[in-house]
Amino acid sequence: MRIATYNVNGINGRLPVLLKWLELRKPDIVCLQELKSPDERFPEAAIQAAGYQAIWHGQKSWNGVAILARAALPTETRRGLPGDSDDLQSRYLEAEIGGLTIGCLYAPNGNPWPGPKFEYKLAWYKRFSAHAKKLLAAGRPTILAGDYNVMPTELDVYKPERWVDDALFRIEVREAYAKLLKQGWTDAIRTRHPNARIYTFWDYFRNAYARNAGLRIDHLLLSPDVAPLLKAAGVDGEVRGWEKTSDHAPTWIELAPAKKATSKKRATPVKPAAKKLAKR
DNA sequence: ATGTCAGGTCATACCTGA
Repeated sequence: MRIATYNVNGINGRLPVLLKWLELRKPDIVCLQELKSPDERFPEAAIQAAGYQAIWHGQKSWNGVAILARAALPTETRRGLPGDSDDLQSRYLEAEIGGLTIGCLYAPNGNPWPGPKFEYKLAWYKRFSAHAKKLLAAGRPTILAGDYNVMPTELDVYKPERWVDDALFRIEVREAYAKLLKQGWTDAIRTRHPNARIYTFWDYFRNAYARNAGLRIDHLLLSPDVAPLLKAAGVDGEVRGWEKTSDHAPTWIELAPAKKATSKKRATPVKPAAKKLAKR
């Protein structure tokens, strides 16, 4: 099972690129960010024709998130983060799909630092973390996928010293992300590739993609019961080189099918007993 | 500091956000 996150940077402007990638990789579940489209202009027919059912939370001009699933309708469980009824920005959508809880997020950019946009980013991360903690407490297999707008460590930036005062790399935001992971989430890409320089975003400026001057800011976080199912993780970097493409590349994980809870319960007490017998 | 996109408008030239 393949699950991907992709900041499309305008779903209508990038629709040919999105459809080409869906056809090429056929992911089972896709989280999209930066739709830049109001709800009524979401290209539902084209997405359906590509074999996906979708739910979306749009907004005029900016932001916007969607969840796509192949041959299954995502059951919406949440629209928007709790904790601030005045927040009108479309940055979070959550659904149940085949026993998995999928949270699709688009964290605020937060630039320029310092300023009100940066403060909004920190406040958003607090609300997001509080919600993530509740999801862990609920004990269901969960994946939080999206554009986190943070490079977690220096390994995730082509030139860290240039980014220290940028809202994507400010220590406050890196700490917020680290604190989130400490709840018990697994950063799928970094876990599968502990030492590799892997980027998910390349600026449109300064020929960044050709120079591989990139950032790793799109992440898939796995709850403790999903993490053992992780088989592979990667970035479809070549998509960033296509015509009229987003500045992000699709980022994905491959999961093994979940084992039934009943067989797991039966297996655990048997194994240690068998080992003890073998020792004696 | 520079630079490139997309969306939107007191629109065909500029503004914002990223």
